[in-house]
Amino acid sequence: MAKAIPSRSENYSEWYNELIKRADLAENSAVRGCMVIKPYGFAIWEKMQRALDDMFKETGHQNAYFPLFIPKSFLSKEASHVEGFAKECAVVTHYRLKNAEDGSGVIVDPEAKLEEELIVRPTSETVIWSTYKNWIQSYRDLPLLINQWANVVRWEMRTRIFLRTAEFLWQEGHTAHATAEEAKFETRQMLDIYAQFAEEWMALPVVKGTKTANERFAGADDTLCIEAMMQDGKALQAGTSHFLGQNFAKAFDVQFLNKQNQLDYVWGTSWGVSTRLMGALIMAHSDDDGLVLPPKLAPIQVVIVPIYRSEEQLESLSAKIKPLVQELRKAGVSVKYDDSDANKPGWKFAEYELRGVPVRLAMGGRDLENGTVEIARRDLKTKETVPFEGLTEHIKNLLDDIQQTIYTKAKTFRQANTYKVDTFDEFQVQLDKGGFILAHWDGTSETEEAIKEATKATIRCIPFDQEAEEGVDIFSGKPSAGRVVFARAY
RNA sequence: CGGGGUGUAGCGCAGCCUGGUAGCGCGCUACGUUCGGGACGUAGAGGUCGUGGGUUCGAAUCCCGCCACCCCGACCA
Repeated sequence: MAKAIPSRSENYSEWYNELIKRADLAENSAVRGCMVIKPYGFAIWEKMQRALDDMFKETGHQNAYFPLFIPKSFLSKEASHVEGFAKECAVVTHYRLKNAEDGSGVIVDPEAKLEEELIVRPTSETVIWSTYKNWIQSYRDLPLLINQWANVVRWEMRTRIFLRTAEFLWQEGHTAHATAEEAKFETRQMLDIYAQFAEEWMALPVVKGTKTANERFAGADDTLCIEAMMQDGKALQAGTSHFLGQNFAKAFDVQFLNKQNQLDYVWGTSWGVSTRLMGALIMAHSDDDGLVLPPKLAPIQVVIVPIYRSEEQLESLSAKIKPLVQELRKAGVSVKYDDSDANKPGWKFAEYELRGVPVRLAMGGRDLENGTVEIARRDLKTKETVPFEGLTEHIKNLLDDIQQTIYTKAKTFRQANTYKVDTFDEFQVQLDKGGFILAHWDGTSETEEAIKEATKATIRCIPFDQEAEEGVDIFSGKPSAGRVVFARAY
């Protein structure tokens, strides 16, 4: 018999790791720092992909695919970009193996050294902008709105499943525009889409804002982000959208003739979310009994468990349940009817709770007589017995309610763990309790660095909804025009 | 890259100190009884003990090298 997973209060990160394993989402692979995403976990990712992809398409973007490998020279064309990524790149140096002469196995053939090393993409700005140079000549070629679903590699020192793996899956949008205004609009539009996705699909409230210069993407003029709060009070950057200015256009010489017949550099954006969102989803909602999934992303929204003593009883239950399954599917609800006799009902209950299935129906002899069914919701762990008639409508409403309830719960939690703080002492005390801290900052990188050094807290963002408020920096005592969001982060 | 730890059945572990025919729980297979919150019985299957060398009559156990992974730091989405 499987035991309970470690509790969140006991050991949050062990709870997280164990939950991923037990809910069958993913596991560590034979390759250092790289995960295997298992079918159940991948099904969630596919739902995320679908929703996001639809949103990208609705806003005029098209998908394309660019190479996994990037010539080393490309990476160095944008100075701050190479500086940001150089320390974590996987490099391909050879193209052939051969049998070792001593028979000990295969070795890299020293004869097969590449003229120019290839970098496994940590992100694709460089290879994409080198391509855009050929695609863009006139303002009529703009805007160019491209997205790519891909894997990337960043050779991280320490990895954690979904949150930080050496290889991860993501989408990266790369757009080119005729004017700065247009590019800035795009940057903001895509951030808003991420926020909408997080809130409506993941039931995850996010703070939208701007990164400070320190936290900005390597090669961007401006980085916008959404920040979410996990149940341990730490912040998690859930998505970023960058205004690239003309940096990459200049680095890769991407120019166009504008309407005034003048040659100008193209304005760019890039934006991405990754399988890290899986980590956010898990940490934001789940509890000590297992995963809690928002219905909109749950691979199985409703599971039906028959309770029977004999084959005949199972048959009469199935006779009622199978049409219900069809009806629910027709209504767009994903249903699993678990009539396998491999496990007892109690085992199934626990298993589907672990996997975060939002709604569970149980039907046995009693229900057969009464024309009822037991319906349980995962988020609140409540059960009720309802009439079998009109179930589809009831379930659809219930799924909507669960989606909303999970969101509200997360939002209430965030509000309860967000504090305004005005002194550095108070700041340090509050920080150890976890949560977001709204505090004044003098706007300098030096102060930000000093606070990070002293407390490990970073400025998550300068929120868009920042109120104008005169104050003094909690650390330096210098004047400040508004509060920013500080937190310890993943 | 620094500090700590672990490699024994699919998974989780014991055995190692004190060398002598490799064990437990879960899972798996078959059959039967069970089935409204993680069932039980009976019978089975499954391991070159991470790897290379050394000591020894004999090594999972002692010695040396190597490799891998995990945790804690520095780095990061």
